[in-house]
Amino acid sequence: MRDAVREESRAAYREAILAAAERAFGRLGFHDAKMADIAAEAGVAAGTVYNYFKNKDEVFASILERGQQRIAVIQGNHAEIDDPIERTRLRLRDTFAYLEEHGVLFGMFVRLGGFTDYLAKRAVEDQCEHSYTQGVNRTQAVIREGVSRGQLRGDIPVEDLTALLMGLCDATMFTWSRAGCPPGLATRADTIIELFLRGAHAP
Amino acid sequence: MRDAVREESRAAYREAILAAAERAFGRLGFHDAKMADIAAEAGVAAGTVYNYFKNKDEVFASILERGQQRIAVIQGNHAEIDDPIERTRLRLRDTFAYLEEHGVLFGMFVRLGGFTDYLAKRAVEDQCEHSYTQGVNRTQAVIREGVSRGQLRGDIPVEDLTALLMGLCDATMFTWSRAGCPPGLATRADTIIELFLRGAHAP
Amino acid sequence: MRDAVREESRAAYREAILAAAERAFGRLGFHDAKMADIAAEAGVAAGTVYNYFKNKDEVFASILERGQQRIAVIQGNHAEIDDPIERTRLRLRDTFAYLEEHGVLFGMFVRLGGFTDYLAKRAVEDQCEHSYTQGVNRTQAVIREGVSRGQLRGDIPVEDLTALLMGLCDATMFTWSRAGCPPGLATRADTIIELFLRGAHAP
Amino acid sequence: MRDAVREESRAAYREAILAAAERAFGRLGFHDAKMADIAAEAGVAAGTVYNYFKNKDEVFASILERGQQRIAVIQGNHAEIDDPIERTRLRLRDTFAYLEEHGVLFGMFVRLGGFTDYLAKRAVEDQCEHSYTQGVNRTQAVIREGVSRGQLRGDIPVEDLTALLMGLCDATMFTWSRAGCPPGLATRADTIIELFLRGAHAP
DNA sequence: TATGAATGAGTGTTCATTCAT
DNA sequence: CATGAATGAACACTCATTCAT
Repeated sequence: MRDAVREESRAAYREAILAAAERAFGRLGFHDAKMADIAAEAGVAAGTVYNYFKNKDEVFASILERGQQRIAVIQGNHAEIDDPIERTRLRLRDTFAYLEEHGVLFGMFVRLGGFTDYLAKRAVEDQCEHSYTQGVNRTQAVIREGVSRGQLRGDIPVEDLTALLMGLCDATMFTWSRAGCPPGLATRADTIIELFLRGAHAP
Repeated sequence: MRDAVREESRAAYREAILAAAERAFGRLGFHDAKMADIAAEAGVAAGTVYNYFKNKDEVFASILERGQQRIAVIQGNHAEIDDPIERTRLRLRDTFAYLEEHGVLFGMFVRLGGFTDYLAKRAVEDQCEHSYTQGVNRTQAVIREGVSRGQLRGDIPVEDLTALLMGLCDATMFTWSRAGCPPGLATRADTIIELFLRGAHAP
Repeated sequence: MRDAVREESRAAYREAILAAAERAFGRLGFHDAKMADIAAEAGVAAGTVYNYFKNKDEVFASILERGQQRIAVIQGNHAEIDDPIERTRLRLRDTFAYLEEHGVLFGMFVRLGGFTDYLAKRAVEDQCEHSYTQGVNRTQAVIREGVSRGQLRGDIPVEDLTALLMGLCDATMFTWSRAGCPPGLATRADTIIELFLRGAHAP
Repeated sequence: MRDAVREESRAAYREAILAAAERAFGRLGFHDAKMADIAAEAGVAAGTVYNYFKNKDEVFASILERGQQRIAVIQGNHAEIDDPIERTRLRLRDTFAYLEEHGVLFGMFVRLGGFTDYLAKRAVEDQCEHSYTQGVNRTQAVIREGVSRGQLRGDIPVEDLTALLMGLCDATMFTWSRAGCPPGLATRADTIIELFLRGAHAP
């Protein structure tokens, strides 16, 4: 019983620090967010962070991991919908809604590019790759489903269609992130699906 | 005469340092690329860099400025082509070819997101904004041309079509940059145009 | 309670660093005394100094401030003595005794001349000016008192007499500082007063 | 003949650099006056300074040496005056007039205190000591002359009278230097002599 | 010999991390 | 465990000095 309380307390501290770090990293970037900033944002002392995370890199990696887990869960939503395109549209809305609350997460993900070499030695990279590959596979599966149902063009490699859809999503998020994460991201889901399906060509 | 030689030498040094910095920043990111790395990559002493640039920020800003100027020039290529879509395809190829040679440039551009607050006070941000806005305007103009010629759908706001095309480009570059800038970017230009025009919908 | 201990510890560290800096600056001068020297002299790590002072300038300014405060206190001693000349003699002895313990302080004060331009922008200069002006005013007051009591010549402007007395003090300290701050400064107070009163002229 | 011209040119360069260095050191102090400042002030390139002086310390030492030589010459003026006090008054006027033109020199001399250890290894210190000792000896000789002629008090050690006179001079120069070397120093010579002779005591 | 750019050792300062309380 | 101060390695930048032209 004592342990349970203690465990809960630990979890609360850990979560508070992660949330604070997410804000700090999102606002300042990895290098410019100091451990002191994170601790202050979380309302704890600097040393306390080290009782929950080995070092700064691990704090960063934990944020990403948490975000990817949450998004992975979202990608399992609406499994009851039969139409793959409709299912995708709904999942996209949910994903965008989540990102809108944790806007900074995507910014950090983007900036990870800069850490490719730096973080390669650490576990972060693998984790990201895994998450990214998972996303590609999930999308390819949906597109195959659409092609086999005759909803999507069969004259183009599935890989290219996958890249198109993911690219539209990435680009939308990218642009939104560059614009400072303004409200309204979730409403872009429909436009993305529409453009993905119809293209820009005049009929 | 003496001065002419000296002037030429200065230009060569400056260029060598910029090229070295582009590689170093691209490989390591802004913070992890140390001035010593840049100098070593350029084959000069650390102090020499400071004979050409006031500080690290200025080196970074100069790289971006140079890249944006080059791309702006490319965006003026093929002005003799009448068909706006064909013209865009060719410009896209040229741009991608340039980026392929200077792959890191886009990576740095992407990562700039992380510097929004940091570099806002410095001139970099303005410069980027200006460059980005210029790109948007150029693209919108081309799309309006396509709509008025009946080549592109008129039932969708020009802004959305612009976002679609730029988004496809951004996403392609983004994905390519994340993949470590492998050869072959230029060949993606045709696919982008094709998908932009036709969409993914089965006929 | 915990806080009280901590507070006391902080004060002790601060004082140890100031004393170490006083010795280092006194021995080497402002520029040649490195932060590492000061830290080593204080027996702490280099970074620790920055937990107590913003930067090197502030360490320097703090030493001066502390010295001026102590001397200002001394100038209030012996207020119960009625005879202004006798009062001044005693205060002079106390001041010299203090300087003898903190010999370097005067050296630093002298060398401040070299920082006139450099430190003008910072608060140091004002502080010194204020301290100097205070000293002039205090001395003038004493001299006026002596003149009105008929103890001092009335045929010479008070300003000149002030300059004479302060000049004798300055010169004594100056010479002593140049000689390497040997013991015995305090014993010079009586000679100064004697010469101030009688001059060198044969009777 | 060629050599003579060359020699003259060398001397002119050397003098221009010394004069520039005197201004720069006087304005900024030893450390804050950069070799580049000195060169710029002299209107030559940085490297040129090294064709005339081994290094920065030697530039500094040369200025002092030059100043001390000039003052030593002045101390030989008015040898035809019989009255030692009158002779001293005139020499003091001349010295002050010289310093007024080269105000910074004294400032540098004062600040030398800060270099005691630093410059001890180099020749500067010896040179200064020699110059200072010479000054003391000259002054003592004059005072002995005055005592033996019955012009000065015999009841006080010659050393103390020497310290008084030199101290008054030092203090006057010191105060003047701290005040930024304003015009009017030469006029203080008479006051110094008057106070030296009569003291401040009411008759 | 004048030039001015290259050099690289040296320093103030920062900050992730450790540790005594 | 929380705390917050101590630590010291690391780095951007300076500038006296050297050297090719």
